[in-house]
Amino acid sequence: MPEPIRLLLADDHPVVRAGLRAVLDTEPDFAVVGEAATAEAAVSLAATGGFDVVLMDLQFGPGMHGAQATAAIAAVAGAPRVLVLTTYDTDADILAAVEAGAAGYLLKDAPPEELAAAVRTAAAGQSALAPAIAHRLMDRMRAPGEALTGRELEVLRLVREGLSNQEVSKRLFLSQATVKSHLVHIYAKLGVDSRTAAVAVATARGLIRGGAHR
Amino acid sequence: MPEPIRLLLADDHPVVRAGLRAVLDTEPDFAVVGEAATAEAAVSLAATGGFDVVLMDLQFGPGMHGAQATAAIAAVAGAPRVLVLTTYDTDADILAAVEAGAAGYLLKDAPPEELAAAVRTAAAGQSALAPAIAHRLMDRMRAPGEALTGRELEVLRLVREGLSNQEVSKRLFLSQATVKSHLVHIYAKLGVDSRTAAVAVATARGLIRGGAHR
DNA sequence: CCCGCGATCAACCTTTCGGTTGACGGCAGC
DNA sequence: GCTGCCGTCAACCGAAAGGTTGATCGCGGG
Repeated sequence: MPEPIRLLLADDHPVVRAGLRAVLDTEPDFAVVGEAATAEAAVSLAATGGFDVVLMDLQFGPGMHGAQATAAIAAVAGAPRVLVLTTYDTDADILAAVEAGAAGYLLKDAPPEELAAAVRTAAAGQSALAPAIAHRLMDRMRAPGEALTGRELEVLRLVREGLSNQEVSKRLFLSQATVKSHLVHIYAKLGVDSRTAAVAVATARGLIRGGAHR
Repeated sequence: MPEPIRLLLADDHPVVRAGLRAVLDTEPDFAVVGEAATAEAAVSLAATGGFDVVLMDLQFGPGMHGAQATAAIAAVAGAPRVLVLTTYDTDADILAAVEAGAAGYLLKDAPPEELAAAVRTAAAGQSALAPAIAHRLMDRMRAPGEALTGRELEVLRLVREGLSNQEVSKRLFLSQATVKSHLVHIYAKLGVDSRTAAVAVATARGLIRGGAHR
């Protein structure tokens, strides 16, 4: 093996970094040559060169998000390929990663072989999506009618904050009738029949941003 | 060191198990002698004996929850000590773990030294709480009026999933009157006046776990 | 040009939810 | 043994939310 694939691990959990190193460093054609505990550190390190593939977590503590870091790294010509490796598979996360220029999207519960295969695929310049993720993207393409309009999302976000119909109407300078009208359409598209259920489904699908991170 | 501390790792992520093994097996007085990818497997393995401390994740995929497994293991006399090791520090998770009989509660972003120290503390028969967790429990003690009871959290979690009062009552084998009663108390404690607002506030404060579950 | 659709609003009705009051058994602490 | 607190339930009422029909306006595409 003349030229091993040089890897940078970006994850805020020391245990996960150790696990990735343990799993990947045993592969003869891989070489873990760097670690970053924050998204900012990952961007800085990646800019120095010397990496072929970055394994990027999405959730870091405070500060930069993994998707932002992915975009920052991928923006540079000749930059390493970024492979997003996260715990969750919400639509919002997947979409953000893909738009940021990620070469792949993997879940942390993936078996080691799948992980290694994805790294090789990314290193070869191709896209590597986990089967479950690919399936999710296909679903989105196939069902455009279920997508919420901009106004509906706006209403739903306020509902998520716990506002009543009247409060939403005031906030958006609408009548309550209009708010109810939007909600009825939202319920139909999401297949639910209450505001709380709509928030739950929309959050689960990643249609609206998740809540508080500390 | 005549008798190393024998560890059982219970986590559904292969990467995390590998990471824990890498971090802990290097300690001279530790010996990782078992792994479990599901909560059920952890309970079975623990019952066979031969372990001093179980490192238990809370979130497994489908099937048994880590807290249930913790309770099952801790119920047996002479059973190993269970150290809960999870990503989240919500009140609901902490409460469930402590009530299940966990010897400690750690976060996965803890540095390896802290992790090792907690394992030794647990093996010695003492309680090991991460500083952030201890602080949270102190808060609960100090302001008992504002803290939600176990039953109230249970109701609130179902409300978060979008269930109506009637659905919650069926799920918990209660009357709707009782569900409403719990909700009224929850509203008073959180300072809100609707189920949606309660979910929003509780999520923001970390009383219930946010985000998607698949 | 007209059709569809998003956005807006009104009137009406039914169901659910929120709020109150009151009650009972159990259990821990004083 | 009494006092709280938790958990359970009932009856009642007003308010909010859900559901339906129907209507207007503006805009972009066939």
